[in-house]
Amino acid sequence: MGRKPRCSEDGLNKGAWTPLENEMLADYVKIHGEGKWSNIVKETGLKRCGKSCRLRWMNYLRPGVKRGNISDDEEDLIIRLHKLLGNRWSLIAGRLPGRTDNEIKNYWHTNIAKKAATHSQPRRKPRSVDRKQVAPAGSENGAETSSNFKNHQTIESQCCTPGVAAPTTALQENNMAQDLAGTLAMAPSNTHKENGSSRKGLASGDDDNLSNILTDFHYMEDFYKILDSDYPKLNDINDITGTASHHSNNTIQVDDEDGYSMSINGCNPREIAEFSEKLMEADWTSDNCVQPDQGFDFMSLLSFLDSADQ
DNA sequence: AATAATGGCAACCGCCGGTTG
DNA sequence: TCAACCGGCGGTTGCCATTAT
Repeated sequence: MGRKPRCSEDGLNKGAWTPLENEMLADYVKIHGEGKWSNIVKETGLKRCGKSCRLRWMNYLRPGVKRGNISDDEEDLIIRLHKLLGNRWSLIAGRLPGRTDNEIKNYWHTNIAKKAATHSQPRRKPRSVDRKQVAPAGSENGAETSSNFKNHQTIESQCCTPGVAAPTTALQENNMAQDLAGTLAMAPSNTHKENGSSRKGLASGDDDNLSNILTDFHYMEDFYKILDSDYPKLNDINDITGTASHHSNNTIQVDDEDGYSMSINGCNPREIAEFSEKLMEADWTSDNCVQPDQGFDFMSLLSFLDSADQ
């Protein structure tokens, strides 16, 4: 756009942050809250550009940021989300509490992508202890343990989004992912703030059949509902073969055969139950939606979404 | 023990869309 | 309407620790 970079001004520090700089930034955010990054330089004398401050805060100083020790469950989720979303790290990170897009991106490039390149299974070996396992300043280190993450995920959901299905097999996921990636790449930008769908690096959507369908914004909004919904929930629903029970305060508890327990807060229990039933009834594992050699049947998914909405 | 190669990750860079005056 | 600014994103770089030779 022809604008000169704002972080190239003279007198601004670059490189690793010092403890003092961290403290100044943390103090500023404590008082003024997030945002207004460009004011930090003026108001605190911190010799960092606003952009750099935001990055430092988001990836390191922000309370609740988890660093290192990505669990197997988190890795599985990353893999599945990446299949679905491609290199949309911020979206993926949004489904992993406490994880940042930068960390997931780094983790992907240093671990998962390598495994994929060597045709190994996406099950990683236990990771050696991160040499930089230092809790960030101001962090309460409220990171969930791996077992907590697996055995009891409590999902605060402001809005339940019925009508979401997850594919079942790796092959199906892969096909669906490719089509979804193409779908998202062509999405109208005004329907979803976070999608950044026209960005570089997204899979290109070159499927003519899809492109016709995708001109209908209604369908696109359905997909954005999927993305806006709580992915861990969707991810788990796919695996639910056990029982569900309702509790007070709009909380639904779901236990699968392996003892996997998930509770969903803030949702209408009946909505969840009905949606789960529809998911169970829908034959997503059969070939009515995904053809190994034909790719994902977009219309089938849309039909399914419609039926679930009703 | 010294050096080279590799890995991990924090931080930078450039681009983009949204907002504002 | 438009230019400038801002926040956010994904890609890439470069530093430093670790491992291999």
